[in-house]
Order: sequence, then C-alpha cells, then structure tokens
Amino acid sequence: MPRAPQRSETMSIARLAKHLGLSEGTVSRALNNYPDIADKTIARVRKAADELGYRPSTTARRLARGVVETIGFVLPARHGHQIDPFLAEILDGLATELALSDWDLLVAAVPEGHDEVEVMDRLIRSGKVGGFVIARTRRHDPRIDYLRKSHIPFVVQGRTEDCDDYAWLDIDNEKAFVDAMDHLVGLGHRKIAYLGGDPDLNYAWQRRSGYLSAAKTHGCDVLDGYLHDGITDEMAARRAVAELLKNPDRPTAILCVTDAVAIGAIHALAHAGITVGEEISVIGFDGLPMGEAIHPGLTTMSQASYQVGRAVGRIVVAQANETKEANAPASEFSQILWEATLTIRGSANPPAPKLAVNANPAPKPVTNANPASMPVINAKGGIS
Amino acid sequence: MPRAPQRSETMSIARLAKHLGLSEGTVSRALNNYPDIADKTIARVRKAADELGYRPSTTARRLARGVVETIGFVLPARHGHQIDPFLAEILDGLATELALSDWDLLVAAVPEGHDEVEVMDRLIRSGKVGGFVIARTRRHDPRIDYLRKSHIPFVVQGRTEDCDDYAWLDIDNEKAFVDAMDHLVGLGHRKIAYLGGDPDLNYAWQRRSGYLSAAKTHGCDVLDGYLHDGITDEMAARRAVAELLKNPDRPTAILCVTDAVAIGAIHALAHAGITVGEEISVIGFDGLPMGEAIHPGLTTMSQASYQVGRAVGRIVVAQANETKEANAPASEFSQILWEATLTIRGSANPPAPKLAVNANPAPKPVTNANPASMPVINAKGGIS
DNA sequence: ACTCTTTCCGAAAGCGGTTTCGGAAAAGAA
DNA sequence: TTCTTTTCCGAAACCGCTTTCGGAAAGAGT
Repeated sequence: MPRAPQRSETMSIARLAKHLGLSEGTVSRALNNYPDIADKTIARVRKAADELGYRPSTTARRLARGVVETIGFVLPARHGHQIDPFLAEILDGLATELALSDWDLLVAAVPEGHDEVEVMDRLIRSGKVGGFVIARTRRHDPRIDYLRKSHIPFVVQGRTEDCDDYAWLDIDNEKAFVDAMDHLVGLGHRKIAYLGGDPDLNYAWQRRSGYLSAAKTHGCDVLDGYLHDGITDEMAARRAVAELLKNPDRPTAILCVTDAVAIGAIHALAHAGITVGEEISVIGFDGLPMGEAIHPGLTTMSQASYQVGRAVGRIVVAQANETKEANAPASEFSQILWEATLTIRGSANPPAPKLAVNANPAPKPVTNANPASMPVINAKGGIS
Repeated sequence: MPRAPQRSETMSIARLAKHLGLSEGTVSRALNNYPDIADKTIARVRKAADELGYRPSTTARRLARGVVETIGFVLPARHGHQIDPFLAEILDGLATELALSDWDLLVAAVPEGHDEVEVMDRLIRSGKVGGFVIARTRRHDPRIDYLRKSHIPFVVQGRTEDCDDYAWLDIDNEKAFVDAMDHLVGLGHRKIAYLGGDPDLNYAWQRRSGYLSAAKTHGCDVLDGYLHDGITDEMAARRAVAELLKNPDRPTAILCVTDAVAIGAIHALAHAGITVGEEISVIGFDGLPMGEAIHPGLTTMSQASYQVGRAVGRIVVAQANETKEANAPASEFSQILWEATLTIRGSANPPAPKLAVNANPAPKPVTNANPASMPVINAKGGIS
C-alpha cells in the first residue's frame, strides 16, 4: 500500500477533529459557520482551533472549493531603468486593500525572452491566480485582448482605446493636461512646447491629446518643433530641450508628460543657464516627492497613486465575488475616472517680460501649495 | 452521493489521460520525467500536453507534494510616507530571480491594527508560503525571532545584532560610512556632523557606528550638537540643520544616513542661503536617481538594490531546496556583505577657506561620476 | 521452448480540506 | 406516550495531482 510522503507535523483538521472527538466534516462546517451546527459546538471548535493555532491549509481549501483568492500583478519588464515609483505605490495600495479582503497578491516578473501575456497565461493555466490587475496600458494592449478571452476577472489601471467591455480606473489624463494648459495660459503663456512620452502608452497619448486640444482652444499655435514624442529618459529630455532652445521662436513654457521628463528638462535648462520658473516655465505630471526636492519646486499634476492601487484592489475583489455568485462573467464593469490636481510650486510662473530690463517683476511666484486634497469623480461604478 | 461543485472546464490530468488512453499516474510520471516511463511515451504525453495547453494545477500539486514554492514578502507598514524606493527595487529583483526558478512571490501588506509577525504567522500557518524574505531589519528584530522558531527557510536583507544563525545579505554600512568619512577628511574636512536615522533600524545604527569610529580614527572631534539621531523625514532634517547652523563651531560637512535626509538637509541649507558644495558639503547614502536631479548633484554611497533583490532571491530558493533535500533545517547559512560605492557629485568638496575673501577658489568641484560600477564582496556563501 | 530479468504501465492510496446526504437523537405536538 | 419535526452530526465522495507497489508484457539467456 502506498505511503504518503512524510510531512512535517502541522496541525490539520484531522488532528483537530480527533482532539475534539468530532468528525472532520463537522469541524469544517463549524469553522465555516454552517447553520446546521449547534452554536455551542461552533464555539467549542473555534476555541480549540484558536488554542491549537489551527489554520486551514489554503492549498487544500482551494482544491476543494475550486477557487483561488489570489490576484496577479505582472511587473512590466524593466527597461533598465529603475522601477516606476507610480507602480510601486499602486502595488502598495493594492496589497493593503487585498489584505483587508483576505486575498493574496502574487507579483510576477517577466523573465528575459518571454512576454507578459505568456506569464499571465501560465499563471492562469496553472491556477495560481483568480484575477488580475494590470497597469501601464498601451493604446492597444495585447494583455487586455488576452484577458478578455480568459473569463477571469481583471481590472485595469488605465485604459485602452476600446475600453467599454472591461473594468478600469484611470486618471483623466486628457483633462489634466488641458488643466495644465489652462494654468499656463492663465499665467500669460502662449508659446508652449510639449515633451511627450511613448505615444503607444495610452496615458502618454491622452496627455498629448490634452495638450493639443487645449492649444487649439486657446489659439496657441503648436509651432514647428514644439511637439516632441518619445521622450522616455533624461537624455532624450536634454536633447529635446536643446532643440527647443535653438528654436527661433523659443517657447516660454514646456509641458512635460511626466515628472521624470520635467526634471530632465529642468536639468537641461539649468545647464544652459536658463532660470526655470522665470525665463521658462515647466510643468510635469505625477506629483513625485522628487518634485519637491528640486529647485525650483516642480509645478505638476498630482495623482494619488496609492489610492488608485487601493481602489483597483477593491474593484477586482468585488468583481471576482460577483462572478462567483452569478457563476458567470460580469456584464457590468465599474469604469472610474479620477482627476489629477494641480500642485503649484515654483517652476511655472508668468512669462518673463519681453524687455530684458527687469523693471516690473512678475507677481511673486507661489512656492508651495497643498498637494494633499484629491477630488474624485465617480463615473459609473459604485466605488468611491 | 455528494456532487463536487461545478467547475469550469479546465484541462485536467484526467482529461489528458483519457485523451491519451493512459492512466493518470502514467501521465503524471511522464510529465515529471520518471525513469520508468518509455521515452516515446514521454514524448507522446508531452506533445499532447502542449497541444492541449495543459498545465498541472499548482494547487493540487502542492497538496500532493506537500511543498509550497512561494516566498513571502511583507511590506513594512507605510508610515504615511511613500514606499521606500530601495524596497521597490529589491522587490523587483526578487521577483525576477524567483521567476527564473519558477517560484512565486507573495506580497502582503500589514492591515491596520496588526503587526508583521502576525501576518507572517498567518501566511505560514495557512500554508501560503514556503519561505520568507525580510528587509529593513531592526537592531533586534522580532520577525527574526519568530522565523528562527518557525523552521521555514528565510533570508534577511540586512542583519540584526546577533546574526550568525541565519542567512543574510547586507550592505557594509559601517564601512560605507567610514569610506564616506575618509572621503570628507581627504577633502580637508575636520568638522563633520552627522544626521542619523532611527537608531533602532540596524542600518542606521551601523552607519552611525561607521561615522563615529572614523571620526575617532581621524581625530575629528564629534563636537557638541554634531550628532543627530532620529532624522526620518524632511522636517526633522530641516530642524537639525537649523541647529547645526547655530552651532558656534559650525561644521563644514554633513554626513547623512540616507539620500532622503541629505536632500532635506540640502534644502534647508539652500533656504538658509548657504551654498551646498562650497560653504558646506553634504553626503548621503542610497544612490537614488533623485540625487542626480538636484543641484548640486548629491555625493552619495550607492547600493545596487535591484541586485540585492536578485541575490536574496537566489539565496532563499537555494536554501529552501537544501532544506527539502536534507529534510532538515539548514545548518550553514550564506552570509554576504556587499560594499557600497562612492558616487561623487557636486555636493561634497573641499571646505571653503577660512577667510571670507574668495581669493583662491577651491579646486574645481567634480560634477558627476560614473555610478554604475559595483564591486562585490562575497563573504562566505557561494553566491556571487 | 522455458525460465529469469527488465521495461513499462495501471491501480490505488493519499494530500487536507469541503459539501452533500442521510439518519440518530432531541424536541415538539397530539 | 407516540408520532413528527427539528436539530445536529457522521459518512463518504470528491478536488487534481503524486507516488508507491505490483504485475503483465517483452526481451534475454540457455
């Protein structure tokens, strides 16, 4: 007769049952609050379980119940850079939210030579996860194509171009950049350049659109050489700034797709001997703490990434539960849009007067504003 | 007769076996390369498994094998601040390394009102993890006390005071701060102050020790008011700097326990109208990208956090495998010390000459150095 | 042709839980 | 007291995979 592999003497339901003089089934039902177990029995079982430090093996439970209360998160392959702080925050929020619902968070990296969809597929097929959260969406994202077919609950931080048949939570990037433009125009700027990111990434595309549409609204021409795409690192930012400075119609303000790019730009400007916040204004996006550390402080559109993570966690668990109850894929999806808020620091101010004589200085630049407040728009879903 | 809960029609070994006209046992052994299965059968099974997209359920496999190839990582409760970038990097490295060994990474947060040990205990008792990685060690760390008793493989990023009976990988913080002091002294500084962190955290303590011992070696008196502990945020850094500036024996250099503190200090100095890198030098520790973004660039001791994460991942998997083979807790532990490297930027230079007249300026400050190189010391373990 | 090995696969017992079903004991009704 | 209901618990069948064991078929030796 086959013998099971020797296993460390951990507390099992069998031992607990024997200890109590009950059957395993009864113990299990007691611990799961079945109505057909006497209250005092439940109490007795609970007590013993507590005392003996018993926790049901999630492995066995999963096998028996056929559900996996784990959501997966695949880290984007690092482009050599360090991990995106925005992602780290999301992860943190996600983890805390899942902890509250007693779900687990499985974080996976993409090994060299594989792609994200492959990794996700393995995770699903091997039954390691029961849901997904994905971030950093591309305008058209293969991961979402895959997940749509997989019948597994998932929530997207960000959107794709066609985004009506899945759950997402996004920052209103377009509006944020319209707001940023409004701010600059309000300060008196007309010649505003844009340093954009990889236009395949949806957020970059949306921000770009915001810039362009606001420029149109305000009648600010996007002059030749004002629009740069594909600025993904400091070096690219420097090169772009160099070009802008050579432009016969030098812009008075630069709007940047991210804080990282903005900081690169500020750097480049400083090297060129240009006083940021006076001769040229700069605005970023993210609200990274770094923006506070530099001089002048970076005026930026802040997003509450940790809260984004938490919300996304709540949504994915909710969706998984619905799916389970209805025993069918969800048909309604919560789709939520949050606004970014303008954090005003020193890097954006009214344009310098044309005349070199600094006779009447511009209104005193604001130095710091409260970055904490975070108005929230709940588009559809019931989740705040 | 009881009926199992309806389950989505996923490919199981039973279906695969039926499809092949083989028994489940045979299929299982074929897929696991048992020697008693004919080669051509193995090939046949493999092929069918591939074609049908079969992946064994890790849940069932875990239950049968009694091993959990998942390591847990508990995020330190956020003190309201954003997540430590150093940790994010470690996590990234850890995830990639685990992916290579086909292990999983379970990231858990600590819900309000609970502590880390509690969370770890639940993870172990419920069989969710088969190993742990912990970071941000305190001088005396309850997590390690707990893990020592738990007979579960674990690796520590950092150390505690008594650290000879478990595996760890640490940066040589003490030496790093001795090096930093050497550098400052080499530049001509004698009056060097120190802004330290929470001395309960082991790294902070070690760095503090490095500072003190180097000060002694070089005969730099640690004057009254030069040593500040518990500087954990920007505000504290500002206050400490304010005090230092009031000191009748104003220091010519400030050594800071982290880059974050250093940046706070630089800020405070700038506000006080003091030129960092000329009137006062500042050195940090971490090598955060932020240090490059500010002006002047932050001279700092860099650590390769991503690589730390990878190494720690390799170690924990290795240890888990040994434990499994030997069927006993490990008796030898890899204990590895890495060195931080000095990254020279503009914030630390020779002290300004005593006379206020800036007749003969100090040697031209270095602006930037290559932060990439990372010498590594392998203390004991076989892992590079 | 007849043992003696080898080679290769099927049978079956777990792993540690959950859930359905049936039935004994206790409680309520007549 | 006896017949119904309820209340409460035990028995047993899974969940999907692994692993031991035994034995049939095939190959080897003489």
